[in-house]
Amino acid sequence: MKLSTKGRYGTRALLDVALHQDNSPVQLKVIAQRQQISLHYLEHIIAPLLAAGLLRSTRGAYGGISLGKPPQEIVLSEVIQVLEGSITPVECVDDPNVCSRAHICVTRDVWTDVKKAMAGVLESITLQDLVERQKDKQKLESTMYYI
Amino acid sequence: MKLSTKGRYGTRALLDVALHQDNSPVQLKVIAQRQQISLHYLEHIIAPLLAAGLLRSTRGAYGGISLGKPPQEIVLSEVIQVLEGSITPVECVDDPNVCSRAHICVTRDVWTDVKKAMAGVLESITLQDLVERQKDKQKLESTMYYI
DNA sequence: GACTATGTCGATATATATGGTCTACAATAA
DNA sequence: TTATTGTAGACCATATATATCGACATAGTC
Repeated sequence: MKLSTKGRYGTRALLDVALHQDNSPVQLKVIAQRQQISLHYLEHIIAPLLAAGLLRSTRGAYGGISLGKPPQEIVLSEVIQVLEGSITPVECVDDPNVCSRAHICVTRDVWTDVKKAMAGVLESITLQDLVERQKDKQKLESTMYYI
Repeated sequence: MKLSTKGRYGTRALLDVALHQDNSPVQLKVIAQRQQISLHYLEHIIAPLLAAGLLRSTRGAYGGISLGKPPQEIVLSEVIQVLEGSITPVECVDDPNVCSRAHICVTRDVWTDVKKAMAGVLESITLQDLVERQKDKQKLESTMYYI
């Protein structure tokens, strides 16, 4: 039940872009440095986010990537969906046909509830929420140093 | 974010035992057949459940396995914990020391919420609940055939 | 138009996890 | 003592995760 690095790095990359884009795109190289992710690996993680329209890219000098839509409209459930595939813990929850006993299986009902619980959390959080939380945390952090 | 066959098969095996033990243990071979799991593979899945005390084994002729405690006391969160390890989607949720930025990381807060949501579901369901649900389903199923 | 900065894409490599088989062995009931 | 059952652990094939590298496409700048 682990999230792979794709989901983790990808979410962090999106948040990085959201925090640092001021009318100009953010370079992959810079994100990689700031988030301590290998540049080449980051490219592979960015690709599906571009394809899904969550990010936009600009090639050439002074290029980079920027958000594909406003951070209020980027919901975490979609991010995870794009990077990890369906959030379901077990295939049969999405498609009963993969198992002949699906219609009478009570463990399937449990996995369905688990999926709903996870989806509920991820659907309730947008990138904008993360941006605000991050700013709050950094403010608190800098205050702490003065104590 | 997928559950491996260990978690799935193990849960089904436990339910199978709960449904079929009547004062006598259930043979691994029989569970394997009924649940369509390879016997040898099932042995590997049973082992940690025995070690955790969720199952008890009896060797020799007419041996088999039986529940290690009453089904009302077997909570699914423990089953999954034993079979899959911690339910956390990301290591840093359980142990902040694995990442130096854990204290200021907002994505970590998200994964923490996700873990809580999953745990909430799994902690609320016991093996006894599954037994009852299964019996209800089968009753409904047999009724359906008469319509 | 040449040059440079930057993202894109595909091939490849390595490590780890998954899912499973097989054999030898230990315990116990009949 | 023998047949029956679970136990333990070595072994293996495949898939997936986690990268790395190099060649290429595109877009600014001079």
